[in-house]
Amino acid sequence: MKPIDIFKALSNETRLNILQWLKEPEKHFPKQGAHLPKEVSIKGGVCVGDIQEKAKASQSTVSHYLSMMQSAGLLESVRYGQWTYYRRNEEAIQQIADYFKTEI
Amino acid sequence: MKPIDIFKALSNETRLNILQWLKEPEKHFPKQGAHLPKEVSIKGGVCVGDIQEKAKASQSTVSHYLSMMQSAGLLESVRYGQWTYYRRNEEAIQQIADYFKTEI
DNA sequence: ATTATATATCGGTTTTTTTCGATATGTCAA
DNA sequence: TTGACATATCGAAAAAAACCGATATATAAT
Repeated sequence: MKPIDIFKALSNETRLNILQWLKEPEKHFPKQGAHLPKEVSIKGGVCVGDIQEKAKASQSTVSHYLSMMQSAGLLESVRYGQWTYYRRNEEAIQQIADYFKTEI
Repeated sequence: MKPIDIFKALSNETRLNILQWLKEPEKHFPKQGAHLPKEVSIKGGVCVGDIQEKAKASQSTVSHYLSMMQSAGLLESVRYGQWTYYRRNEEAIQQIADYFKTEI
């Protein structure tokens, strides 16, 4: 765990929003999973395009944000066909919260 | 509480170090309180010069760091004579940790 | 009053981050 | 296999942050 990378990832409003939207994907991304056959349900995952639309930033920027958040450990991704689904890495986030509580 | 400012303040190694050093001031700043008459003990506070020496950055940089961390709510300061003592704002840090656990 | 010391602020340079459009890559559908 | 779409990566411009030395301010000591 690299706290500095994590805090950097969190110090941008759009990225922070994305992380929080992904706490309740159905609520914030009503179209969620439209592409997916039910049997491959990517629980809690949302594709880049849907996130981009809501974030109102360019495709390349959002793609970059997401991979930055993934490198930091906040998100994980699954590719299904031409789509990449991102979801929160709850285990890592939990660890970070614990780190915050005990080490900060 | 402005989470983005807090995360920005935390996304720098020196600033993160300072915050952690201040968890145990006596341990990390042996000279601590040398200037102070005992009756004005600034519990847990360390003066800018001592922090600067340990942080190995310029005086202006450290001063800037400290005021940035104070604006974010992580630190509080007390001036005693020509010295400014900084210490952790434990209450605020606790709130931030809770915010992290519930909102992030 | 003058000098010394601690900290804050100013002004500017360097480095990093943000952000985009263009392009590359990978996948699906016809 | 060609064309359409989703995402990733590249390269660059603009904005922000890092960081310093110089200077200002405030207090203390002589």
